Amino acid sequence: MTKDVSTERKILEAAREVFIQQGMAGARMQEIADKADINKALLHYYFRSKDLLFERVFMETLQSNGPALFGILGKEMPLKEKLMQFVEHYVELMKNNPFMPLFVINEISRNPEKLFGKIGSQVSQVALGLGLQLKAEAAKGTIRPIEPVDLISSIMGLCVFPVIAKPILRPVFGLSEEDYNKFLERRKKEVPVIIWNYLTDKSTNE
Amino acid sequence: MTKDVSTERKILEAAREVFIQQGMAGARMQEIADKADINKALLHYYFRSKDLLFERVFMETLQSNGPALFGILGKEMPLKEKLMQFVEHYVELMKNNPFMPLFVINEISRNPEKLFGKIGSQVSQVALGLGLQLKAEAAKGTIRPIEPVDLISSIMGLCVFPVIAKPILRPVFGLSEEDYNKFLERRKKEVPVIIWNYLTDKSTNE
DNA sequence: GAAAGGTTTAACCAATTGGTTAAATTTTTT
DNA sequence: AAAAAATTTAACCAATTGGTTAAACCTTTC
Repeated sequence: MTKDVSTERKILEAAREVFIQQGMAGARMQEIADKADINKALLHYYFRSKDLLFERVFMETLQSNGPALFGILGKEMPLKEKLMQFVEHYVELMKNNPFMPLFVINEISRNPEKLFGKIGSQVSQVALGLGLQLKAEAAKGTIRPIEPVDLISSIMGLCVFPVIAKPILRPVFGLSEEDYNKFLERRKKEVPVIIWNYLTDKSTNE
Repeated sequence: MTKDVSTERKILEAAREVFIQQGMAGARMQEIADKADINKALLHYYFRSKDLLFERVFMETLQSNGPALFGILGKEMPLKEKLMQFVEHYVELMKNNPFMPLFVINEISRNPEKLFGKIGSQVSQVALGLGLQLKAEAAKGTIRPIEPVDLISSIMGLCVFPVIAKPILRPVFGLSEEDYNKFLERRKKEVPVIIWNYLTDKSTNE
């Protein structure tokens, strides 16, 4: 009989937890082994080095979430619809993996080259497509002209900040855990409103 | 004659650079000593331990920027004016210290308790004042009703994300360093527009 | 039941790193 | 010039940590 859960999987899950909470520098191989309920020797038997293990975990993290999320932006769909779906998915994703955004940003900052070869090109493709749609809509006059970077940065900033700054926001604004969750839920509705208002604003059009 | 620059200051500047770029875990005392142009023994002679040195640098970082920045929100001033001044200062601050926001977020995440006693209460005070102003304006009907957390998170998210995600945004959107700087400058005008549109939007008022 | 592969145990190694120490040297103060 | 304080040198220590090794022990496969 094969093991209920493959040891490799067990290791990867454990490593993911530890890496995400401690970062590459702070993570300890021993802690990963403990959390996976095996010993260090076996850990190295499966993944020769910390670097290899990290590489694997990091790429899995990106690949298991990136395509689905940015896929939304690539679909044939009205802008407003895209916007709402993207935000809904994005906020929900981060609610379930609160340490992920900081982890991803940190590790990409630490080693920017690694990114592009793997998933960067796909995302660039999506960005290109989105750019065309934005131009077309602007030409029709349904939205103001805007660069893709500006739009994406705004959306992601509005979604990401409440999650990565949770340890600051909660004490400063005196939010209970429940208050904070309500706040996050609110974002799902509010972010699209903010963005859509901005996109369709006439007052600052040229 | 006293030294041109006090050794303590030299150490703190060096430490600040190293800590901000490598984080507490990644920083090396030797590197700090080298950058300060002294030796490790003297480094420990001035600051007994890495923890003490870090504590000092971290608090200086917060205290030298926080009050001025959040002070703007506490002033007696029309909302729109506050908004514009805050964004202008905030983006400029981050342009000159690009590693700061990630550093602050990371270290507060690592040790949330430390924050509140030192600067948290001041910021809370400001938040309270801002809350009153928002309520008053909403009562007058000049803006939609909104919670302080929602507003602050939105503003900061819009300003911070372009900076912390620079290593992602640049390759993905194929921005040159110059393109990126233009993008950042653009934020100073655009963020207030985004927020003000949102605050004065009638379509989703209740 | 033998062979192969997965897993544990436990000791060990080398490198890194925070921190110490003591003596010598230089600079500043008095 | 003497005393005090700042700084260097260089060796050293102890703890942590990534990684290895070899033998034994299970478990699966054939």
